[in-house]
Amino acid sequence: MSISEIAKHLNVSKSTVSLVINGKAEQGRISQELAKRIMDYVNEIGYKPNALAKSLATGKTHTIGLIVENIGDSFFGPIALHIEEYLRQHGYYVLYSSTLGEEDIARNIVQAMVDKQVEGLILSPTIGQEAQVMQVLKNKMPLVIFDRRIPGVETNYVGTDNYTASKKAVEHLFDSGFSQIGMITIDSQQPQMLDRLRGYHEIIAKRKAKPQLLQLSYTLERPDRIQAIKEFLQNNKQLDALYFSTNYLCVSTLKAIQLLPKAKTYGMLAFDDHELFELLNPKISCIRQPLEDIAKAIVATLIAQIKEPKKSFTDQVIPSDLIIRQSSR
Amino acid sequence: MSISEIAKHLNVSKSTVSLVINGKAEQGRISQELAKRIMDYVNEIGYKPNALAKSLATGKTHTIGLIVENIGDSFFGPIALHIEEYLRQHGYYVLYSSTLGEEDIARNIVQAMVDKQVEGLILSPTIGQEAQVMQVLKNKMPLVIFDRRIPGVETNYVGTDNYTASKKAVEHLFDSGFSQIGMITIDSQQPQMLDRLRGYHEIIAKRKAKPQLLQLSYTLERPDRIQAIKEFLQNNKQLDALYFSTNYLCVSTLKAIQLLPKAKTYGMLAFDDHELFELLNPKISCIRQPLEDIAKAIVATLIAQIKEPKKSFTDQVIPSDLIIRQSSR
DNA sequence: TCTAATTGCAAAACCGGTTTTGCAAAAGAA
DNA sequence: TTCTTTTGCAAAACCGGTTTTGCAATTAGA
Repeated sequence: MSISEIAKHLNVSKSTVSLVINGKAEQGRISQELAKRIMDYVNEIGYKPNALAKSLATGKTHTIGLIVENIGDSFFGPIALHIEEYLRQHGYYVLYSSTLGEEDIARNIVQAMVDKQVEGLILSPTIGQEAQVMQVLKNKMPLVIFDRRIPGVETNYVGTDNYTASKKAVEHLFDSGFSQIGMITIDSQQPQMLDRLRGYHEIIAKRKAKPQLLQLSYTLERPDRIQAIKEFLQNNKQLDALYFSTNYLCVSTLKAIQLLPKAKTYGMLAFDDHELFELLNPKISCIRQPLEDIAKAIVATLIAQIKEPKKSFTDQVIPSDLIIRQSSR
Repeated sequence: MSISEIAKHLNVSKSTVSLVINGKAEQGRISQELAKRIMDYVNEIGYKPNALAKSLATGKTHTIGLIVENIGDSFFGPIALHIEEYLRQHGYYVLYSSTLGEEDIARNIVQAMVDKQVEGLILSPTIGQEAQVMQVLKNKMPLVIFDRRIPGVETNYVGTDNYTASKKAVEHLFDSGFSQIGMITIDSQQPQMLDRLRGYHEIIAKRKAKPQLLQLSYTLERPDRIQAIKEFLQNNKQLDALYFSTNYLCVSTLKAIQLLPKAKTYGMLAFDDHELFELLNPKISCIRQPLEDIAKAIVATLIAQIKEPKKSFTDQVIPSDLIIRQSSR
């Protein structure tokens, strides 16, 4: 049922129907009786306007694009939930996609969302999206980047201080009495990963220790990852503590440790919390990013920019907490 | 840049531009040279058509609505990822929302997605959506319900056999030597929950045991839930095994057990797997729904219905595996 | 050489709305 | 009573595309 059909049925013009439906009867000088007659019929047949046509006419889609690396992930999933809730409070819907860290998927998705006239974008970018993001910015599309920056591109950004948090984490392991502290990370060139790595190296150097690093390919399947970690542990028996750049690397390592011929306990600390960390024995400490605060900051920044296209960008670094769970040995 | 502006710039009609851009130069009998001239200019300025206008004209949005209970959840998150991947392979985008199990949110979301002309809906419904879903069906919108059925409404459905799986699970606990088997669940009227409960009662009766049930409100915050479970355990010291209708109830219980004044080990078995179950000591068995298979079936069903509006619905019950992790005591 | 068919594109209609403009009839002012 | 406002709504233009139709110019056919 279209507005034209309604108009025809009631023998009025569609402009009249449109005005009445949108509560602009007054301003369109439509008489009360006619307005009532129209509303009655509209309610009777349960008419709902075609949102596409409406968006085309008004230029408003009430939709925000949300692009994360992996919606099934224990970091992005919950953050997506919070973002969605805050956006809903502002009357926006979410068009989402996962990039799986792949450049071409990411680019296609951004393009598709821009084409679909989203009113803003929330993006956790991959490597190689610089040019596209600059293009998006040039077109004045409201945009917030989160979790990782795009080096050399100035945008709104919300994330945590990976470098500082990483330093605190490694310091804590030293302070807990460990001395042979290895780091397990992925060989990604993403800034947040590089920052975490830099923090590790810095403290290792400060304590005059030797860096012991396992860098795994992001594309490695889980079983291969576990195998690689297992070998790393077996070839580096001197290790007494491990620092992980992500929580899932820690989970994989726990699995790898199970597979070791003889059990061994490590001091462990991971970037990003995980439900299981407090349920293990010994518990596992972590750096916890305040997901709700991050989501709130992202949405607030985006809405602000939509309402009033800004001249300058905001760069918000939300501190993470070091959650200390295990006692020093 | 619109297609009209391009046409004006090149002194041609916009119909010509449209035909060329969409590779219909042949069928529109546009000369090669003109087609090339148009394509060159289009590429030069990097024109991308407005997807809204295109959708309005063609009636195709290439968008599917995905409505889950909670995208941050360890069941819905990963399943959403898989659904998204399969849909991408078919050229569809995803508009998603979480209902948080709330009726009015769910209804608004479905309405919004229908208004936005999604080409199909994938829905994990809440209680009270019957009428709306029937309305959606009457409008011939392709639809797949998953995880839980809507009693009395015939639709496409993909889910697991909650009743049978539940029976197998409780049987397994008995067979492992436990005799005082409690069940912890939420007091939801959702069919999948009722089926799980029914399976428990059936086996308990068959073994001539006494049902021992804790039904928690879905709206309970996590700390309160943990507290309630703790009290339940303290008031029912005879319990030696626990069966959980969802994995997060098991996780909450693990937390509650930590808080008990003196440690106790239970036989435990949960509906839905969780990363941590195989990392604990003792490990926790579970019923594992095959997420990828479920996602694949959902998408296949939906695509089939889009391509060829069916007369009849398919009801697919995908068996779950009982993953036995702990050894019998 | 005259008519018929084909070529090449412009123009128009349409998708389903919103918003501005215009105009006849009624009401008010002089 | 005549001119000016105001009222109440229809008509038209627009959003940015797609697709069908129509028509002049060229080519082919006889």
